[in-house]
Amino acid sequence: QYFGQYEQIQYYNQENVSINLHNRDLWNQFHEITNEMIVTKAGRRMFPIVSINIRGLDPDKMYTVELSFDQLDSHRWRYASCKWQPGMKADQIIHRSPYQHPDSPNYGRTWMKDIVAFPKVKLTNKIDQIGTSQVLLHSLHKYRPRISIIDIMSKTKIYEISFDETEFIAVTAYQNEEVKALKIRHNPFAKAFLDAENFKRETDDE
Amino acid sequence: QYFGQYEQIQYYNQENVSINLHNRDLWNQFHEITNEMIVTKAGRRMFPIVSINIRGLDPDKMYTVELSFDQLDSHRWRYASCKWQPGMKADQIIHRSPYQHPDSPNYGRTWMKDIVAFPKVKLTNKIDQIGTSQVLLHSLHKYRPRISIIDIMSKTKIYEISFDETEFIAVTAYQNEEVKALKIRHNPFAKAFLDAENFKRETDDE
DNA sequence: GACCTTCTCACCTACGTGTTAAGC
DNA sequence: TCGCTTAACACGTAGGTGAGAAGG
Repeated sequence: QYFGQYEQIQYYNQENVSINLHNRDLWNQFHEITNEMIVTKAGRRMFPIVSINIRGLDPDKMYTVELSFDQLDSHRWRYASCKWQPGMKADQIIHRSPYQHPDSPNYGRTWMKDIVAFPKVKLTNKIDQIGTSQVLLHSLHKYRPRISIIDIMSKTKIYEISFDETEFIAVTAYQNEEVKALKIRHNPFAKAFLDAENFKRETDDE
Repeated sequence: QYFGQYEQIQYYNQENVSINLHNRDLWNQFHEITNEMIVTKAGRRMFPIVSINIRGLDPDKMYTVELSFDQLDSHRWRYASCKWQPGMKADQIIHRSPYQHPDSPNYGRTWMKDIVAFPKVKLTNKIDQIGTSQVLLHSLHKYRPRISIIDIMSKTKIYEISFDETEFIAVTAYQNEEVKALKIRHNPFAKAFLDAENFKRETDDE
């Protein structure tokens, strides 16, 4: 059980492994205004997508790459007066098995060949709808995704990392209009709302 | 290089492995009238989908499951007088690396848990468009898919099987109207043509 | 002409978005 | 009322079909 602020984490780094976050600029835009991620009963994808470069693995060894979500503090958060504010005591921390990247397990060679992305992980707030792609989170709590690499022969975690930029608050509906606008502007699946959003920006500018 | 008729094959069966074909009734309907599969430049999916049950693997060992395509004879086939007939000498046999199931490599436990299906393998007739999901075939030649299981530790093939029902002739356009009708009736992606097909059946019945 | 291949198209499946109104 | 959650919806992305015309 972990609480409090932390920087990037690196454990057991016996193999000079390094992980690099992609789309760092985009993640930063969301982070600056406090990112929000929708959670639903059926599960909702994350946007931006967590995607990384991995280096320094043994090409011939096999690894599993996992995504888990650290609850960052002991507060339930509320959006009031156009700001996210820490509120009452948090719900109990959820301990569930992490989301395994669907290509797991696989060779170091394969993981290092291309970008490793997690587009299909789904965030849910209902315990009764957990499939292999669903991750259970509490709404209105703050989380940060953590990427772990496991050596499947020794069954040990050889590397972990977590990026400040990927921090977010789980919500059932967006609270901050700026977050909503950024999602619409960059997520191709939200293109249906792009015209309305652009029109709103223009009239706001006047 | 293999020619001639054969029954189901089982090699190296040290682990009492068995593979069971799904949708056997549907495959048989196509086989009875000689099945055809479309090949295109970009690659076309197979229908029906090759899907199987696997039993008898070591749950904790890791395996790769592959699909390859045996050219069944030395003829180029032609559809004339409403029948497929063996024609002139075949094109040169293609030797390429098999299509690996996208879940490969994985634990015996994982392979045995659910149906293992190959919905995404794509048949192509152009060598310049080969990706990891494409398989190169000669149009108007007869093929039968072969499923292989490889123990990745010993790097040996521990089991192979091939089903008569899954035999087909590669084509760039359907030749037999009955094959076309069966595909439309059972493939959900062809539902757009179902009404026209049903109308044709009714008028043919009169 | 006969046979085979290629390309564009309308029409589907499948599902990822925020919107909105209703529910609690 | 207020704050939060849910479900139906319209509108996208992404891509799998055979039809039919054009090309070789």
